Amino acid sequence: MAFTYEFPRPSVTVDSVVFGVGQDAEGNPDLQVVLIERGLEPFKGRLALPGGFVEVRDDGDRGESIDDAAYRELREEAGIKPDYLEQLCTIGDPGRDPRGRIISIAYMALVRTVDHVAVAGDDAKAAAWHSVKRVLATRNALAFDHDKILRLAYERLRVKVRYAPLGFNLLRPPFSLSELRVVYETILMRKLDQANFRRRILDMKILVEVGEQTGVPHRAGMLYRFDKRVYDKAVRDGFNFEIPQPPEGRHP
Amino acid sequence: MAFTYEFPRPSVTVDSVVFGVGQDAEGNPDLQVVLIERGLEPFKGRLALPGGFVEVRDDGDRGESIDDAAYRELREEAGIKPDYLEQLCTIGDPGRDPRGRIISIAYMALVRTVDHVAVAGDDAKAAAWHSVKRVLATRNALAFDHDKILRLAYERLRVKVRYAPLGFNLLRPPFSLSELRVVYETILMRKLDQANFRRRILDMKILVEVGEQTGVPHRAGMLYRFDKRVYDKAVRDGFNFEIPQPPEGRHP
DNA sequence: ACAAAAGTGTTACCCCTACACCCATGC
DNA sequence: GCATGGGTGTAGGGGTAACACTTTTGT
Repeated sequence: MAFTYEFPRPSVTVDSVVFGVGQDAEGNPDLQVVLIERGLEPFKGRLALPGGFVEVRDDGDRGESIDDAAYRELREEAGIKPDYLEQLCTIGDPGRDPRGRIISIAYMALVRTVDHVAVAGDDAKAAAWHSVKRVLATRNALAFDHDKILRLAYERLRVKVRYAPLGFNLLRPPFSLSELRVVYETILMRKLDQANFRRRILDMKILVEVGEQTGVPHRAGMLYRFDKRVYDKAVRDGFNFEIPQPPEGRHP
Repeated sequence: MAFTYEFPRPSVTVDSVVFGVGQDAEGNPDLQVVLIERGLEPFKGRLALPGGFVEVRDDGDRGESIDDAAYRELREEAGIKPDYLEQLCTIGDPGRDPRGRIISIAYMALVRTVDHVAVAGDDAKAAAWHSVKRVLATRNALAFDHDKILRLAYERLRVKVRYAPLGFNLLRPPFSLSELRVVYETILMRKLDQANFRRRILDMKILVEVGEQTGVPHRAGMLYRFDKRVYDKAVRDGFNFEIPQPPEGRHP
């Protein structure tokens, strides 16, 4: 089977940066990303973002949407169903892939690591969680221009988590405010004042109480879940989600 | 000449939303967008965003980058060299284009209308400025899914102009603070307090004085230009550009 | 003189950071 | 009792929205 066109055409792929908050070797919370080990050339054996070619058909049914392609590849390559998926950017420099002209649409996805402790592809590709900090600290850790994409995704996450309710896609409800705060501290890589974080989140009135902690070696705290309905209504009424910028350069 | 592949491939296009601040029929400042009248089917005669196919080659030189394609199409279709170009999103639903599977990469561009009073394509396509408000108020004003893209672009502009120095790409230096304020008022579609806007912008220290107004029927004001060097340095030092959100729902 | 925009000053208020402090629970 | 995190209170300070006011120029 072959497909012939009047003008040359590029291949189009999707690649996804899947973030989760897990734990590092010492048990500290750690921002992590799902990477696969490439089974084929080019970059065979190297780490890369999960992804693959967008399915195109030339008949009446013309194939899947780009979002669907991202979902499908995540399922096939890493067994992941993301809770949140957002388009990041499209990269298409000639020469970014040795196989030819390949345009890649990058996505950022968020998952609850607890739901995806084991991630694994079905075609002999090993998929696993890796520390974002570690990967970003390594020069050319990833195949193709995936380092660049990861860097961009992390930057986007770090900025956007402050003004959009992304954090809730990283923990399983019900959660305590401390668990939520730890997610934010992990992403923002700085400490947040417990009392003020608490007030700020609760004042938004976008969480609903769903019970109390039990068996904890301290006063039991309230457990919550994020209510998207309430959030959307609040947004329509002019509400703006916001976690403030750190005061940073202070000399007390 | 024909090009044959093992698997079917999509066509890839770029489409650009070019914004400018011009004047409406009554001489009031008006946010405008460049649209072309399509000369070919499908949607012949309808208004559409300027754009076209990304050039791909199969030989050693594999063609242009996506950004380059956006620049080239703007030049060819509307004679425009944008001062600012930013990738918006990529749309690729099967069925969005009756000609087949076409994936489109959308861009947002900003220009100084005074530099592009006459916009015109070279291949018999009429390119012209249109009121964004008017176009958005019309159902299916544009071909394909370009209404959706325009809406997305305007939303992005409205949000981003508050936290990034985009406004300066819409007026020719030197400009007065009033001219700058009018640009912001036009995009945000609300009045800004003159005194506070002035202080806020000047406190940023990202403008440099380049003379004074002359021949104006009121006290001459200072003229400025935006200094990207100074801005970049300020950003590195932790500075954040920001035009505040309107207090909106107040009952004084 | 008048209009119109430039530019400066001021105040009252809101917010919110930083910190202190009490509460409840398991060990 | 003690450690740990949950949860509440508050004083002080910074920022700024709103508005008044003065200045300068052309007609």
